[in-house]
Amino acid sequence: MARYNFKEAEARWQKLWAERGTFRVAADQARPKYYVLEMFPYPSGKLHVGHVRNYTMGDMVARYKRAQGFNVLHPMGWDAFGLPAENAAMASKIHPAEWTYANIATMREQLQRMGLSYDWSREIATCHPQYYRHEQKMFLDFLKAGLAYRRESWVNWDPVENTVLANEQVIDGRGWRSGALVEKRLLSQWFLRITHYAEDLLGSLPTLERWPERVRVMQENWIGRSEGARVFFGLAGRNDRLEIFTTRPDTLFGASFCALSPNHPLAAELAQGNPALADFIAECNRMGTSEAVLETAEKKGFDTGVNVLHPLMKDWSLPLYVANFVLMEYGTGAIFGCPAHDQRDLDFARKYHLKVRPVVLPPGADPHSFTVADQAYTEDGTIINSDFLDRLSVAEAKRAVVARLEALGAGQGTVAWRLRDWGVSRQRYWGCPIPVIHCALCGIVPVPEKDLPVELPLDVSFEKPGNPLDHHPTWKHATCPQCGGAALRETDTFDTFFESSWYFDRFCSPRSEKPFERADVDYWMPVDQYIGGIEHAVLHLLYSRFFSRALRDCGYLDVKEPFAGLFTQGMVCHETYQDANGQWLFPEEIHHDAEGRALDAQNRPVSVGRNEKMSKSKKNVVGLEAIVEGYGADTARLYLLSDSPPERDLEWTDAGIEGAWRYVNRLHRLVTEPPVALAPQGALPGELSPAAEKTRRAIHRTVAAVTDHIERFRFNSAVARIRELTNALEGLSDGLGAGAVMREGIEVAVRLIGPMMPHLAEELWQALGHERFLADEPWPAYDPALIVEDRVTVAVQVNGRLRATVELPRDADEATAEQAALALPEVQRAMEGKPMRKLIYVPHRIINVVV
RNA sequence: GCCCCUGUGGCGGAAUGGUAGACGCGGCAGACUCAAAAUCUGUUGCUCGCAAGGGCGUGGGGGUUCAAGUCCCUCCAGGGGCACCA
Repeated sequence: MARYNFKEAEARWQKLWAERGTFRVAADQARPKYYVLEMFPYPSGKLHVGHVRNYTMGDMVARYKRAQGFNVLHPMGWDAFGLPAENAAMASKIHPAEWTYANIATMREQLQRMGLSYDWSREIATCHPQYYRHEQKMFLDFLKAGLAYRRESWVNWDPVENTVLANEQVIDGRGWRSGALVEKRLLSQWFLRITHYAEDLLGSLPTLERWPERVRVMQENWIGRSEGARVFFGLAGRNDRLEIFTTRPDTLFGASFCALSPNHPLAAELAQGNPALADFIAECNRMGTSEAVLETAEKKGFDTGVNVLHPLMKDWSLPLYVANFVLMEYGTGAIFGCPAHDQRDLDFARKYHLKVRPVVLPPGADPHSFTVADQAYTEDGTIINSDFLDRLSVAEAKRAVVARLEALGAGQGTVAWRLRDWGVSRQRYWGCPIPVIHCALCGIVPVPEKDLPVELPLDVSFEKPGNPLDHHPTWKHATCPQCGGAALRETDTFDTFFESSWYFDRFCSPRSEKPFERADVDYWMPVDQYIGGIEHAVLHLLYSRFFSRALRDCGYLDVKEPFAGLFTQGMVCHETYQDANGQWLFPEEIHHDAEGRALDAQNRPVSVGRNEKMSKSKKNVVGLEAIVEGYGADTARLYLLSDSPPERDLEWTDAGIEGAWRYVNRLHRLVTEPPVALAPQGALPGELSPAAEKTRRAIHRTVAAVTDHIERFRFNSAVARIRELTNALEGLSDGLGAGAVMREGIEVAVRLIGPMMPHLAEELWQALGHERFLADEPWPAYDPALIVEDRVTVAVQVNGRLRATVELPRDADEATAEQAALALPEVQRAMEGKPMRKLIYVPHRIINVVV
């Protein structure tokens, strides 16, 4: 028996697809388009099987849609700017560009060996000046449109590395690499005004019908719309006033204090004459902003000695604190505290011995005896102790108090957002330079468009900590485009999420001198099916939605929502292994003894940890090369698609890949050595034996079921249906019409498996005598008449318990069904001689005899 | 604390409110083989029974229904997201 030579076959078909340009596409108004995109990878080194699951799913969809007649755009590229390249430069003295391009070459080769149907002529790398020059232009347009601006902001500053860290890069208050205590620092940073679109980004979420619900919910929470009020408190002894934000204006009569953020301008002003306050503020700023720090930090306040005046009650004044838990970035950076109805305010009030005055009475509680001890009451109720609000509900009181505040000029109803503008400045080298020049005379001057791109210099040194662009001897020295005097370039670069916010547009016309050709984007966008990890539920997916809106407002395109359909796939996991010293071991360093215990190379016992996402640090990765060498790309693809539902995590096991490998060979054998001699191509099935007839129906049912499963992203179920079909074909023996049915069944199986195992499918398609590539064949159709059975097996229940089954004509009426059911001995026995009270008959499904 | 998801054989998982466990992995028995691997055939939820045939079964408890893995309430467990957001 000739085994399937996957190595030879996979290489050959990959070459043929490439030579014929099978997957090269161009916009074609006459044909319906379909844009399939997988989130492009960061070129970190090598691919492991976890990466490939994502691409296999995309390829599945792309090839399926192609067979359905769509003009399919399926591109691939590289999210090529980023910090790991700089770390490699520092560790191995290799230039980030060299490191990045070498990784791209390796990973492209790996992807090509998977037989993915990409249009490689559209490949892009975001670190290339031909790519990033366009986003420099976009940035200048954003500046003009007021969508980009520069302001001072508080950031996480690593004093050893001399750079800003993202919140994610601060672990337990320390820099993730340096281990230094992170400080808060006020720095001038560039921001993109994503908050300008907050309302629309939130309001459009319901239109994203083909997005997972939970991603929409996460974005909704992230944008965080809160209705409330701004309220103005007078400042005793001063002419100005304090503006606070609250969602509970109904509890204004329960106020005990007001509190400022340590970063509030008024706090800074008061600190000037108050060294103790200045010390307190400095202490607050030394604290990191990471979650872990916040969790353990004690709520602290500092009484400024200033009193604020209640806006609704004459002669009622409250103490003004500076408190470490009040955020400058949310609302107005100042709050009023109502301890009875807010837990945090209550804790604060107890600590500083402030009044706790209930103003919301829980339903059924006694107004004379109700008090708040250590649990704030935050539910609905009836307003008390609140002057004109008494006896109103919370909702009514909110409306009434806002109306009164507005009438008095002491406040107004407003909406607060959790969403903050996107800080895009990074003190890094390997990123897109921000195209502005700082002139001592003219201030900030945009680089003129004719001078774009501002290219990254390649001759940089990583010897000194901090940003190499800053240390470069010449690069940052420029002439001011306005006055012609000496000036300095901006040495910060963009956050790398900038690049990934529009790459899907660039794929539409990747070689254009413009960011993209309008006609191409109009044709291809939006992405019909986007596939990627849930980890981007907010970041990348929200930034891209923002970018599309910003580009639209700057006249670049018309698309508002870039991704019409989104699928978030599960991760690939593997067991973890640690030796006695706690060192992680690679799966290939492990073997098992007769009792199934895991041992290392020296036969020492190894502790087996839980299944986790494949990651380099825990070494629980399965390299792609070994799998493709040992089993072939198709086997890996089949396993990745068949073992778990796509949205769920998949556990990689040796037994699993072995099982897929067995099926590859089994299918190859079925086609090359069928149990029944195949009828010639195109022979119509004539008269059929009952077995052949039954098989033929199964073939058509399989086409219907597999098509439906693929449409619904049920790839594991689609594979199961195909296996069922080939099982049936293996069992078909010679008989009237068997050869014709065998050919039909085998050809259908090969065509259905095409998007999953494209090399094997092409190979078998050719072996079946076809000249055309399977990749160019349409998706199989089924005969609706053949998927309906003449006779159906119906379950028969007595009192809801299954007792027997009975075969009935498809359209049997209730009387026939009743007669057949009652004739069954199992039914008679179960009825125990009692008379039938009722009969439920659901045609094709069930008969339930109720006694 | 709030929100979301998940819970089905030894394992991954199927199942428009209508025959629970498709398909696969693993196990067991057999065929082939000098032997093994590979391959093939049969079998495989638990349980009582020689058998025929029963009983029990989708995390626990309750409910709706002729009928519940599926719908409702409640509890438990695991996973994820959000959180000094006023």
